[in-house]
Amino acid sequence: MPPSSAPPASSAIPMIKNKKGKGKQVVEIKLVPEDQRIFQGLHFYFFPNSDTHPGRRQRIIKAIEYGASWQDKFNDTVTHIIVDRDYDFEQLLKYLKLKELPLVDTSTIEFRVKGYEPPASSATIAQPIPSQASEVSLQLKPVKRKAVVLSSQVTSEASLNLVSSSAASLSNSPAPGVPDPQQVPNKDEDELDTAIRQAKESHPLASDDEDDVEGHKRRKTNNWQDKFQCMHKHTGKSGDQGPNAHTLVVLQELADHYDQIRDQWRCKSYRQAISALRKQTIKISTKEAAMRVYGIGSSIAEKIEEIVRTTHLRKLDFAKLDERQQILNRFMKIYGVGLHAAENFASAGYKTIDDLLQKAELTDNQRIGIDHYDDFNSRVPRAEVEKHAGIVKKALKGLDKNYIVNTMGSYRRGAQDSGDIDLLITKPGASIDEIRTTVMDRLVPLLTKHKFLVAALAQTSQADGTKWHGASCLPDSSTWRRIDLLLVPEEELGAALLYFTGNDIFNRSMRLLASKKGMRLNQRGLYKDVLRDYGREKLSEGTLVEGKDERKIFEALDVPWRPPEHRIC
DNA sequence: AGGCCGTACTG
DNA sequence: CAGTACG
DNA sequence: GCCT
Repeated sequence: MPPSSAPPASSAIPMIKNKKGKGKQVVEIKLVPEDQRIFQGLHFYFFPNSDTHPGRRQRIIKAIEYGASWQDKFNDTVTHIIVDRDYDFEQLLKYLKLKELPLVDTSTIEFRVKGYEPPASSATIAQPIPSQASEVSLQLKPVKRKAVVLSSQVTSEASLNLVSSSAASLSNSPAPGVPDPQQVPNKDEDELDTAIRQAKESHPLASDDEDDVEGHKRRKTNNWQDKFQCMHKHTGKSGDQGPNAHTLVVLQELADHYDQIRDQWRCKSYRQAISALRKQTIKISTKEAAMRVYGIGSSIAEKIEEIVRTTHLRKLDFAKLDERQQILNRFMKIYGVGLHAAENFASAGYKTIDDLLQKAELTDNQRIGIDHYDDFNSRVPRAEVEKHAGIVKKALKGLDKNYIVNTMGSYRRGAQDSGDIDLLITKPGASIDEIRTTVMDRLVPLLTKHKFLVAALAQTSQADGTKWHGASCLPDSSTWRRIDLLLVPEEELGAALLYFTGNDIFNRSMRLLASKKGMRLNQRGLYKDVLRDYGREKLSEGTLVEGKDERKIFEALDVPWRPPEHRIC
């Protein structure tokens, strides 16, 4: 099932608003050309973190123009903190309610925040600014330092930087009382300007300085790992209103088209490109500009240019008219009918759902899929998801009050409506056998008797089976809904939460990342030391790294924690 | 040129 | 086994 | 389709 189209979740990046003005005017932020976005991928947190002060406001705008994101809350993704001159290090810590900030790079004194004393041991001040420094001063170590290193493939973490900024307001001249920059080529620039200039002079963001300073290893983020979608926050929103909104809509149609056609790789590429384009803060209108975005290649880049020029895509118009395609499309929306079956039906000359019902040989599941074609292809409002979940929960608690039911899928990601109802069932301390027995032998029969569960589409038969797929129907309704139960022992809860929350792209990204690290991620846990065959059939299952705690799986993979609503890729 | 997630149920 | 499905 |  294609991922539910993005529920709105609030972006952590606040809006730059016009001072007063009526309506929702937004200041025009003109991003610098892409190759000059020296802050691309960095997340700034200002202190104070509002744009009410004109000087700070200017700095925030400038930071964004150079590619930074402005975080409205201090969180794990923040890479740099920019502190106003009026505040010192202690005030910052107090406000953030932190004992300390894990500084990563304290070697550059230009921008050191007042009141910060570097540890005595690491007296590495002498270095002005390394020529290749693309980041600014006082780097911080990751916040969650406790992360146990569970895998042998230790990688790096995002570095946090702490930057002092001038509150010199509009004049842009440095205020007194700050350590003199060792070199200030231009008196009219404040610290941020300086940082921008110095970063510009240096090489782009790619510089990989693994310098050891007195035996202290220092790392910056893993560039290769950054390319995984799971490393980035996705709310799935901001496409409806962003500068590329229309292009995104058309590309999404193409992605859907390839999805329906079951051209999984093209579909994947389009979704990848869409995700990348959605994050762009400026309108992409030429092939050249599009090509520079990671995830967009020449083919899609050409299409982007065509979409912008002509407002639509000829290829898509054509595809929409293709009759056979429409038929396949129609058939594949039947539960239990994939490309293969759809092609067979179409080749047999069937054109409508009714044709199938009357003439085709159908499996039991396909028949159910047809009988409830409209039901299964309509969205379930969030409130109704809760009703279905409530019924299951109540019935299960009646059998054993220790059971826990979690509503998963797009519901957990905050969606306002879902394609189906996903319920995770567990009981602390119970074995999977006990849970399976209770659910399969007691809960399902009970709810079936009460006419809540109305069809079984796929139910576990294996000894280690853990799922039940079927349909449910509310007492006062005639609409059948797809409902999935996942049975989980407590030890696997974290991995199951991860899997069952999705979305699918996010899961695949996490799993691919795991495999690149010699590990394996599935709905039961994260495993390491997986031996793979040449054709990478796995020879050993690997040893369990983590299964119980969702957060620890992120940590073990060195992926910053993302709440469910940020897993919409 | 070859990878692109890893698993579980159906028939 | 291939096909379909789940996130 | 895109990326290595």
